[in-house]
Order: sequence, then structure tokens, then C-alpha cells
Amino acid sequence: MAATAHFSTKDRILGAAEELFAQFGFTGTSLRQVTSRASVNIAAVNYHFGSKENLVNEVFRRRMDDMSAQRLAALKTALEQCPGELEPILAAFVEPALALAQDKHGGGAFVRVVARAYAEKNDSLRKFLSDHYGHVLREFAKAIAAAVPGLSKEELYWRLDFLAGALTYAMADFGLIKRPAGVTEAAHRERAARELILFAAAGFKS
Amino acid sequence: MAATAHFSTKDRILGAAEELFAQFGFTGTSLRQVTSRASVNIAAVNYHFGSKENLVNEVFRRRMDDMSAQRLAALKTALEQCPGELEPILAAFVEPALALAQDKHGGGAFVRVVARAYAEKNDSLRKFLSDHYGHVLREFAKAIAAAVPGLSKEELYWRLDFLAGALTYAMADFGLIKRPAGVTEAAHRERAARELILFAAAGFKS
DNA sequence: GTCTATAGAAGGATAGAC
DNA sequence: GTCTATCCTTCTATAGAC
Repeated sequence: MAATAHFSTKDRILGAAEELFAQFGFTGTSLRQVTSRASVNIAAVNYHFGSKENLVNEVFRRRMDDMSAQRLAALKTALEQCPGELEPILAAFVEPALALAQDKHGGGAFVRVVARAYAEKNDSLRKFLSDHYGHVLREFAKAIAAAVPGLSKEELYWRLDFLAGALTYAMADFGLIKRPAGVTEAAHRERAARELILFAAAGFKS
Repeated sequence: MAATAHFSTKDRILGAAEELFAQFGFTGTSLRQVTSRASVNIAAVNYHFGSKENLVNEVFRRRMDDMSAQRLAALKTALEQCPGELEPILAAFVEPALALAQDKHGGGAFVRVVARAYAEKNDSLRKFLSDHYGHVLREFAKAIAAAVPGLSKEELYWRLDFLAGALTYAMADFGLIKRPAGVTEAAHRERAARELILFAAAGFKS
């Protein structure tokens, strides 16, 4: 917490790992690549993180803690200010993720790391995410259930999965939609959020 | 094409590789795992495929060609038998992917291979996909545009992206929904297809 | 076409000096 | 906390017998 622009060894490792994981995947990235990009010694990873697996988890924790807090805060606001409305709940879920994706301070790569996480079938990571962030999804499930009465629990969870998939895919820029030259990235993301909320709201209500 | 239940060494390698790639990823799978599962010698891979990278390409192409053909055939049938209806078009897009996902004959995990391929920020792979399979997406875009009049081209492509994302995510089994013990895999997949088509149809029509 | 054997490179992880 | 040096494993790929 010092008033310095200096990044610690630990932070440099996390940043380098995030970028490389996004580009090459978890198994496709060696610790040697990570430490080389971070300009630290190969031994530093095991000193600070203990193992490669734990480094993967920490890369996630760094971004997810923040995003989860933002989602829950936005959800609280939505429920207070627009009780019974679905769209504000979906916005509380979607917008923090998209904000992270356009964050110049490194968040962009993280989005692709998330996409990696489900493309690779990393069970230990999956368990880590479920253990640490499952409660966020459950909060949203509760809120959506209240806003869309008559939806069975099963249908609700299916649709939450679809929303998460569409969000991840859109964030990672996988699809057909490329940002036009005349549009700022912020405007593009806002458009994405608007379109996705509209699409998903209709889906949840169907 | 002989009338024999015998699989060649080459086919056994392809089948084993596909299953393992889906489970552990391209980089997470070693050729030793592949040849061990295929009950062939380690040297056979390089004899038949030249390199690991080329094996990856062949695995991918084999399934992708097949799925694309099925999608287009199903689309043709849908347009002939249910002109003007959206749901059959979506089914033609979703079901071949799901059918492949439950195919025990090696296709079982292919969809995760596709998910992985998308997650690669690999431009040459992307170009390959776009060059070889882009026309399939364009056919579906045309059909959906006709079934949902008044949708702008931009909105249409956004929603196609959301559909592809939701499909990929659901296929990768990453989400909340786990197949219950008492439900067969086939029934689970059918449920997924039904839910997704319903969800997406509402989204496209919104 | 399929095997054994192995070359040669790269991986994760650790010991121990500083 | 950070370094050098190294251990041990695993990898892809190939050479050469059959």
C-alpha cells in the first residue's frame, strides 16, 4: 500500500501469468514463460505461490473478488431501487463483467482467461471457483426467481448458465461482432451490455 | 470402407486423441496418453500424422466437417417443413452440436474441443474456422433474419453470438447445471437443447 | 506399418547461498 | 525475498530393427 508506482514481484508474476494464460492456456503456459515476462527469477513463483496450480487460483482471485463485490453491490442497489424488475438485476450481473473487460489496467486479458477456464476442463479450478464465488450466483438466482415468478428452479439454473455463457463469449470477442472502427471501446461494451440484457430478459421471461 | 468392424491405427489414434483433448486440452494431453489409450505405439502418431500439431488439426476438422454438414441439412429440412418458424431453425443449429456431444463413438467430448478452439486467441485458427465454416453461420443468419422480420443486421449478429456462447458454455458442462444421477446423458442433452431453443427464441424475438 | 530404444529439449519443483 | 544451480520427470520426435 505504499505511494509508489512500483509493482511487487508477486504482482508482476500475477500480471504476466494472466496475459500468458489468456494467450496460451494454463497448461500451455510454462512457469518459465511467466517468470521471464515478469522479469523475475524462476524460483520466485514457488516461493510466492507454492505451485503452478495455486498461481492459477490466485490469478482468478485477484479479479474475481473485486468483480463479485461489484456485482453484489449493484444487485443490492437494483433490488432497492427497482423492486420486482428483472432488467436491473441482469444489468447488475452483466455490467461489472463488461467493465472489467474494458479496464485498461489488465482486466482485458482476464476475460479470455475465464473463457479458457471453461474450455479447458480444469477441475481443481472449477472447484475453487464454485467454493469461493458460488454464493454470488445463488444471490442472483434468488433475485431473478423473485422477479420472474412461476419459473422452476431447474429452468432458472439453465437460463443462468445460458446467460453466463453468452456473457463470457461476448466479452472474449469470439464472435461475429467486431467493434467498428468509428466506435469507441466503451461504447461497444455498452452496446453489448444493452443487447445482452435485452436478449436474456426475454429469455428469462419466456 | 470395408465391411469390417476393424478400426485402423489411424482411426484409433484420432478417436483417442479427441477424447483426451476434450478432457485435458491440446497442450494438456501428451502423445503418450493418446497412444496408450489407442493401444498403439508411441511412434505411430508421428508416422501417421507427422506431428502433434497436425494431429490436432485432423481431429478438429473431422468433427467440424461432419457437424457443419448436419447443421446445414437440418436447416434445409426446417426451412422446407416449417417455413417462417424460428424454433426449428434454432434446433437445426443447436441439436447437431448436442448430438455430437452425446455420441459415444468418439464425438463425446468434441464440443469442448470446439470451445477450446474458440478460446485460443489464435488468429490463424480463427481464420481457418472463418474460411471453412463461416458460410454455415451466414446461412443461419439469413434464415433467422427471414423468420424474425424487423431485426437489424447488427442485432441479429449480436444475438447469434449470444446463442453460440450459451451453446458452447452449456456444452462444456461448466455451469451450475449438473446432470442428476437418475437422468441419462441423452435425456440431459435433450433437456439442454429444449431449454436453450426456448431461451434463444424468446431472445431473438424480443 | 509397427515395434524398441533413445536422443534432446523442456517442464515443475527444490536446496541452499546471499 | 531473491538468486544460482540442479534434480527428476515428462515431453516430442526420430533412428533403426523387424
